[in-house]
Amino acid sequence: MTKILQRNLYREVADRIGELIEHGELSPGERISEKQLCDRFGVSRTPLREALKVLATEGLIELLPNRGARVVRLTMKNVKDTYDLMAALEGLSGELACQHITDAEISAIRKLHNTMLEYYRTRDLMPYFQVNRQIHEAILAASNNEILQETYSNLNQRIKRVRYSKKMTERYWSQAVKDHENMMAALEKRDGKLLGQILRDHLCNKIEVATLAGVIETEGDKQAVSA
Amino acid sequence: MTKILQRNLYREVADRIGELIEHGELSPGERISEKQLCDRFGVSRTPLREALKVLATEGLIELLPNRGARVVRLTMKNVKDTYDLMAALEGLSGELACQHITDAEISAIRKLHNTMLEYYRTRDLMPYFQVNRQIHEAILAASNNEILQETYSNLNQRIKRVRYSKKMTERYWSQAVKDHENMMAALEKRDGKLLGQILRDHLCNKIEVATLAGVIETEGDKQAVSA
DNA sequence: CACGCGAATATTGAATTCATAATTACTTTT
DNA sequence: AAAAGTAATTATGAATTCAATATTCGCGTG
Repeated sequence: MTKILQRNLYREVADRIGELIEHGELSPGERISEKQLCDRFGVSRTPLREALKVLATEGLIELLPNRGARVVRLTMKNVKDTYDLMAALEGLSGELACQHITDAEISAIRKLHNTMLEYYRTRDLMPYFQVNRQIHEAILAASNNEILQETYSNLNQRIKRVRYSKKMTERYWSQAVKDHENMMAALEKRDGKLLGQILRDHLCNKIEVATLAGVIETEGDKQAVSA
Repeated sequence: MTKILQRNLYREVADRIGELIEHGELSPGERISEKQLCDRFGVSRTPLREALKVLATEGLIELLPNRGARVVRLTMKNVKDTYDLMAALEGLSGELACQHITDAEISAIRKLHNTMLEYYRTRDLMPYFQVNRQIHEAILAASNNEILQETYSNLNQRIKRVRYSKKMTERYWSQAVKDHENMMAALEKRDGKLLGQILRDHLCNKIEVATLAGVIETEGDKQAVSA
């Protein structure tokens, strides 16, 4: 059931540019020089420009007519709005997952859950995040709704670059773990309404927004653009 | 606050092709000939191919490597999944709208609502749909979440071509109107939770799905593609 | 007559070229 | 010397050209 991934040059280039943005090698607001990237990737302008257009529709960059491309500048509101949306999508994924999920899938998630608890016990932040992420992805996958997954993935792409730079206060963290306990319970009861509600309210989102204040648009003001 | 709409050639072409798909002048599964469209629009292949790439990322067409483009074939599941998603987004829009909406905006929606009731009384289907749509769009706009609106709009694009061909049974219709009464009440109380819930459950979505059975993929099998 | 092979044709993928708009540098004027 | 206007340069937008991959058609063979 794995999709045939088409490897067009433009798609390759788009992904590479996406990585550059994610890793901060292209700063928000920074002008993207076509020639420079052509040299870097060793391709002509045609596939590169196609990639830019695709990235623009994906919301990672913006195209100014006759004036080139710029990495989208994430504002606080921007990110918050995206989180609100993603929370709603996760809520839906929970509801749907309960309708479709198999016992095997549930026990796989239970295993992840237990692993995560262990990382919480030892306060091992990075692996905790990793497994946490896997749990949410597993639920999303169990929703059996491709367009939902696709949409979620796109939104995640947009904010990736600011998403993995957060700190956890003990208080928030313990609450997040409690949320996950409730999630597991709801999932094992296949109570979609409840799981959806928990996921929508899951404070992971709110935490992240709260701790983002410092990350957004303070660096990389090389090319200030008055909106 | 109106955005500067950039009129690049590729964007223009993409919109035009989108219209062709919406109006059924390009059938689902039908192969899209680059040359043919170039002649039709009077542009060279460069902007046309850029447009195709954009439309592919927007989910309207699919690109087969070295084998051209095809209009995406909407399956029943496909459409149902999209409706599920849109319902969730509308739910969110309701919650957010209640937080931000002004009295003026509410009374504007109230006006639309009353107009709609009038069309219901006279069983005037098309104008009813029109105003109905305006109401939902007004709530969406009041959500004050651009990415939400953008995402919703994209999903709507994908299923537009099958969306406006539905019949209303009296029973469904009266229920839909009742839903709208409850929506107005929740909105005027600014009860976000409630409005969100109503919008998520609003049977408009379910009706549409139910009545779509006949529309999906029965015609236009000119170029059957075995998935 | 069906099937398979191979040349001819057409179509897509990508690079190059040409045209046009924006930016920069320079000159001129006040 | 500062500002404005103009020429030179650079970058973007779009068409054309070249290359590689499919598709079609005709032929021969079983």
